[in-house]
Amino acid sequence: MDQEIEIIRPKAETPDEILRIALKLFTTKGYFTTSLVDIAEASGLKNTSGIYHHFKNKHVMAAQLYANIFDSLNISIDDIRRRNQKSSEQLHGITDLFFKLTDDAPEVMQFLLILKLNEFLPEEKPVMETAAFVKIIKIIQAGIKAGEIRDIDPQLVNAYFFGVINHTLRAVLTGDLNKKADAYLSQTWLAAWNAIAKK
Amino acid sequence: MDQEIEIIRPKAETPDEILRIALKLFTTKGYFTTSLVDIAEASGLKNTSGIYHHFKNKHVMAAQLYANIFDSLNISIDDIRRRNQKSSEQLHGITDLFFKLTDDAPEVMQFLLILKLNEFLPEEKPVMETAAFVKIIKIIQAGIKAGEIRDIDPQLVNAYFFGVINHTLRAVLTGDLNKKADAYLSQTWLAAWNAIAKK
DNA sequence: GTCTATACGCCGATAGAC
DNA sequence: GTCTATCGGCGTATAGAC
Repeated sequence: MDQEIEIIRPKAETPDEILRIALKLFTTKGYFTTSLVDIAEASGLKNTSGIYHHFKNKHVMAAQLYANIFDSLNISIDDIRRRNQKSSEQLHGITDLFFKLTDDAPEVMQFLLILKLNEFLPEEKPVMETAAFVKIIKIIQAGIKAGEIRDIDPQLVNAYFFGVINHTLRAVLTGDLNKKADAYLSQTWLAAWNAIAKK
Repeated sequence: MDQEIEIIRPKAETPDEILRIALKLFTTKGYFTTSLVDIAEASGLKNTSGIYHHFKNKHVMAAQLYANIFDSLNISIDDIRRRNQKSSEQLHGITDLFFKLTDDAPEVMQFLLILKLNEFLPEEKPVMETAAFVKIIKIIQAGIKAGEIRDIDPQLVNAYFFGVINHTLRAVLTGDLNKKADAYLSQTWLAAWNAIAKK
């Protein structure tokens, strides 16, 4: 049986690992304040050259992170829509996902909620035009049609619902709220849903 | 003979005007993607040298904007607290202020809501520790004590209330909502207040 | 595919004439 | 206090040895 050898200072050899490290730095320090030297060092490399073997340039790294994160979010939302019928259930599923991501992959939620993406990825679609978020608006429209959700501008519904959800998660990510996101899940879901539910 | 072309752009001669232009650029393009050359050009100057006569460096410009904006917000909140007794009235006053600022001084709200301040002003207090926002938490605590607001973590109340308010204003600022903020004021206040009011 | 070394451009910042 | 001119440094990116 082959035994896996633990390396004490693990080199980030695969592109995926380097990308993960870059995401971490982008979300904590910011894109522009993170140099390729920072990424190289954090990856256990002595230079930036190694990075250029995997990625054409710094900007491409960010674009790949953008694609990965929004693609996987899109897939998750497809999955949630398939498994649930009612808009309320689908939104609940998305809420669960966001809270889980905040605890398990905070960098991903930082990327989605806090980074000013159009500053360093001006050519990418604004968040609300991505497939994932277009589907969220569709869920809201269906909920309005079905009489579950108040009949107001879907974008306004979105602002109320995800205003509550995202601002809470943001507070967890910044430390203003000091428990795990999961501790606030049920009451926050209720607050968000009540803000948009037809009484 | 070449025709003399009148340059329309008025010269920004006072420090305040230059600072206003810098704010505009920082909020639209981003701090790091705005060069001093950009600021100089937008101010009708031929070089960056003129800017250095008024400000020690680029960073100081941002720091001054930070100070101005949070100071004046703090003063406004003092004023609102003085004029109103109940927490609900005080929060309503702050809501009015935020909506008004969004329509009348969108750069200021962009600065407050959208910019990632700690990326280029790491030495300044995080938003929630500024005098203005500490006072908002105090208002919330008073509202809980008075029985107006649900008895949960004040930071959570803050997340629910300003989640609704800020996310709505953010949508106005990005164009996802296409009317003036004022058009959404009354219903958004209700949604935000209902999310935290004791029933 | 990781290293050394280096090129190169942009931008922040300064000096000094007027 | 605005201009011309220029400097220095950082950060991205490349060339080429091993």
